[in-house]
Formats: sequence, C-alpha cells, structure tokens
Amino acid sequence: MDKWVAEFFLRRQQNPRVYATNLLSALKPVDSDDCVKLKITAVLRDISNSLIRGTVDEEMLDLLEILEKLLLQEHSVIMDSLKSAYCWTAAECTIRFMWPVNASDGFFSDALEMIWKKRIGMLKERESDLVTHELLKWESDFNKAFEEPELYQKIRETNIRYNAISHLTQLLKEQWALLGCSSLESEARKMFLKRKDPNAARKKGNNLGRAGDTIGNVSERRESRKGKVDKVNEQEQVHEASLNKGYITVARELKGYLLEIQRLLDPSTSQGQEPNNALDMSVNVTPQLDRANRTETEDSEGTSSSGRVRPHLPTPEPLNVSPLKKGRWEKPRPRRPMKFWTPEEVNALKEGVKEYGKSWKDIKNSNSVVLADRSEVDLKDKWRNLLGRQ
DNA sequence: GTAGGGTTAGCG
DNA sequence: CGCTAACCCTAC
Repeated sequence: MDKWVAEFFLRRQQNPRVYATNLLSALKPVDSDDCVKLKITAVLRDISNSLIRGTVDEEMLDLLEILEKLLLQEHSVIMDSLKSAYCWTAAECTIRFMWPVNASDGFFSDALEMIWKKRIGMLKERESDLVTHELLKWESDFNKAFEEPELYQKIRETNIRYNAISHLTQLLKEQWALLGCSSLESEARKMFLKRKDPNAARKKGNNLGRAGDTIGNVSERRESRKGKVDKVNEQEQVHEASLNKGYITVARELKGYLLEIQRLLDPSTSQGQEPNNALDMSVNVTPQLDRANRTETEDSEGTSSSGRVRPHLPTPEPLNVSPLKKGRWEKPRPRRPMKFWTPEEVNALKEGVKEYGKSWKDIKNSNSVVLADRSEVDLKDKWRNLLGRQ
C-alpha cells in the first residue's frame, strides 16, 4: 500500500519545492528489489520538478546518472533520449562557467576538470552508454576552446540551454510512457473489468498498459456503458452497493494518506486553505459513485474511518490522473524568435551536405557547435531556401 | 528523421 | 502590400 500511494503521489504531484527522492525516505522502508520502478518514478519526478524550476545544473546530471543506473538494474535499454539529454545537460553545465570573455578568467578550467575529467571520466571507466559520439565531440570542442579564444567565443554565444531542455523534456515523455500505468490504475482497472464483465476483461486485457488512459476515462467509459446495460438485476445492484462502500473507504484512506505525505514534505501547504487538486482521489477511485452519494461523503468527511482528523476540502476540479495524457508536456509554446542564418552557419550546412548528403541529423551532430541553435528541421528548411535561389 | 505544405516575421 | 527567410505542423 505504501508503495502504491508513493507511486501515485509521485506521478501526480507537480511541486517544484518538493524533492521526490526525499519522499522515498519519508515513507516506511519499502526498500527491496521490486522498488526500482518506484525509484525511477521518483527520479523522473525530480527531473521534472527541476525543469519546472528552470534549473539545468549538475544536480540534473546526477539525476540522469542515477536514472541510467536504475534502468540498467531493470535491464532496460538506455534510450537515445537519455543519452542526448545527458550530453546537452553536460554542455549546458559547462557553458554556465563561460561567462568571462577569456577562457582563463573564470572557472572554465574548473568546470572542465569537474564535469569532463572527473564526472565523464568515471562514465568512461564503467563504459557507460551515456558516453556517445556526440558527447565526445563536445568534450573535444570544449578542450579546444580552452586553447582557442575564437572557438571559446563561438561556444560561449550559443544557446545550449534550449537544446538541453528540449532533450530533457523528450526524455521525460518517453520514460513516463515506458512506465505505463501506475499500480493503482491497473489495479482499479482490473477490478472494474472483472466486475463488469469477465469476458470483456479478457478481450480488453491487452489494453491494460496503454499510455494515456486514465481512471477518469475508465469511469466515463463505464458510465456510458451503464446506459446500454440497463437490465441489471437486483442481486447485482446489492453487490455493487457493497463494493461502493469499500471504495469509499479506500478513497478516504488514500486521501488522508496523501495529505499526510503532503504535509510532511511541504509544510507551506499544510493549512489546506487551497484544495490541492493532486489529492482528490474520491472522484477517480470510485467510478460508481453517483452525485448525491459523492457530496454526502464529502460533507461528512471531518473524520475518516481510521479516525484521522483532516481539514475539510472543497471538491476540486477533477484531474486527469495519468501523467501520460497528451498535452501535459506539450504546452502551447510560443514561436521561437526569428534568427537569420549567419554566413558561418550556412557554410557549415553546405560542408555538411557535401559530406553527409541530406541526413540533417548527421550534419548537426558533426558540427554541433556552429549549428547549436538550429534544429534538424531548420537545416532542411535552410537548404530548401538555398536551393530555391539557384 | 525527413519531406513538404502552411504560417509568420521582417523588410523593401 | 507582397515577397522571402525562418519557423511550424503533420504525414509518412
């Protein structure tokens, strides 16, 4: 139960002030091998929170390294998104130390030492998959930049942060999707399917892990179906009523549980004036509840069945449970500011096409310094422009 | 990842 | 206002 709640909490909680990895230690010790997934969830949450705060620093590198180790423990594949995210985060971390005009003025050499010699040196030692061609290219570029002021300037002026953030976002998207349903979600769904129609359960079984489905959806689907299956006999109704009672109890328990965790981790929200929408489980966990029933339970909620005292919470907006829902990572982002191509970039592109043809990805990787601000699509578009003029 | 059509910003 | 470069969206 601890584990389920922790997992659920981690998936839904979006609070930059909370460190998810602390959550695990705040819980009773559930440390065993089968907790790897939970740990991954925690790390993903930390990465996500870090992004929300807008910090891309060495702590992020730590998290990515931890994530890699956990994935290895799980015998998962290390995906390209993780490698790219690590690479660009490392570059971003280094570039933070390039604020002086001269390489020798600031802490650039320290950064090289800390990040590339020590940290990435260790990765090389254990032959980590994170050490990619791209990463090595950056390493040599940074080392060269220390000697060559011109290259130093060039790197210094590039916008690495944008790339780092988009790679990290992509990484999160993929990893969340890989995690699939939370235990609570799949458990709830299993129960629902079993109860509704044992045959349908078998048919729908293969949909269980589908990303993007939510308990909310289940409840909708269930309600729409309820209209069709109107001839429920009385026995069944009685049975369902007793099940409802059970769900209500569980929902209350969970709600209380989550509130406690919330208080433990983030005292600033402890007064509970604002309904924390991460906490209302009753709507989603009890799909059977009809309106009258729900308000009644909400109202009489001062004390839960276990006797915990909680502040009264107004019913918040129902949330989509799944962190996988489309749109969560796809904020309507404003158009990128327009930036005309420099002759240098155009040259790099021309050289690249000569060497690699139209594989924009390879071209970008081969000269990621000059082309740092240009996406693969940008290269393609620019090439189209260049051709158009001939 | 790439191609290709669509949209927008900047300039004369 | 029209043209073009840069940027975006989406199908494959």
